[in-house]
Amino acid sequence: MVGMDPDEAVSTIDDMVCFALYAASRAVTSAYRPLLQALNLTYPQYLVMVVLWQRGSITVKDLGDHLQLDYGTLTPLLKRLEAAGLVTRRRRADDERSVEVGLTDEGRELRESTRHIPIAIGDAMGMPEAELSRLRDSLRRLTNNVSTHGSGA
Amino acid sequence: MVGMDPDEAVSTIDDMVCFALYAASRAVTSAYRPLLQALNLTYPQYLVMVVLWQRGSITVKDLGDHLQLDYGTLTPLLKRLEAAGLVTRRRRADDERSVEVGLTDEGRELRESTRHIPIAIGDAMGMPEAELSRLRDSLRRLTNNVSTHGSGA
DNA sequence: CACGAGTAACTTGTGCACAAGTTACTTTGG
DNA sequence: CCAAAGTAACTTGTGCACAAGTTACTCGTG
Repeated sequence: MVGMDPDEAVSTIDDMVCFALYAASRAVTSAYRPLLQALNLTYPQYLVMVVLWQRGSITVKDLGDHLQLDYGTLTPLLKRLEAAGLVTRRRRADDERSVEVGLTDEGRELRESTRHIPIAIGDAMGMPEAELSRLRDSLRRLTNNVSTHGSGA
Repeated sequence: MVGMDPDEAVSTIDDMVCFALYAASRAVTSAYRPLLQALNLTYPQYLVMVVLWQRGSITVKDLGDHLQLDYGTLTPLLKRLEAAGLVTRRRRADDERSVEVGLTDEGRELRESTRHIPIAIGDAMGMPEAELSRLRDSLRRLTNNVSTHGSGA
């Protein structure tokens, strides 16, 4: 390892962890796409719905903290979900700065149509539960490390 | 595990491998951003440059196969790199359908300014070499599984 | 109360990603 | 040779991501 040919120090693109991550993320999103398209959802929209199905309602700020997405991404995305009749958006009475996002009946009902998705995806991933668990832990640690090290977000 | 509360079957967003992947990918890209910004490159542009530094020149098609990106992404990206004076684009003489992407002198020289980046990123990731290697292997297998299973791409 | 700091949300602009449709060139089979 | 199939690249349109700037509201301090 030490003293490699300088031309190989960076190795090929296929040896870069960052590329493996970038490619895997897009590949998994692609696997979701046909399943979600049937429900007229994109992958980020699905993530928002998952949070809402769990929590019932949440401010845009808290949603951004959970998904690590900013307002520039969430505001238009939530407007599209609202236009699709799945969520509601209204200012909180006790703090007019905050917008509370909630589910419509249609949004709540949509959950039933997604029950098969985690199974289908887990199947497509084709990896034992233990390895997926290890992978998830590594990814979480990686995310924590680079985001605290980086710009101190 | 078996027989969980149905409300918890999907678990929270934080338990989803796909979300860990999505968040990690964006976090790592964010770690690259300040380093690449100094060179006026985005992360996908940097990946293209890495391939070119390795191979010298390559057709858009082959570049797309390596990075798993389509023309809709690459064509405008390559035009921006060309406008920045880093790459050249010209039709191949032996097959006028193909466009060969090559490096300008400036593009070749830029490589020296990126030597510190892999070290800085490896540092920020803060994980032992062995774990990164295991992670990369899992990610590659995952990518292969979901892309062959999925739509048979 | 007033005012300055802080905060939540929105807007604008740039650059990916990707689907779907188009154009130009090459190859194959009659 | 020529038509049909195939291929490489481009274009258009939609939806993220994210930086930077703006607006509106809240809170703390004097």
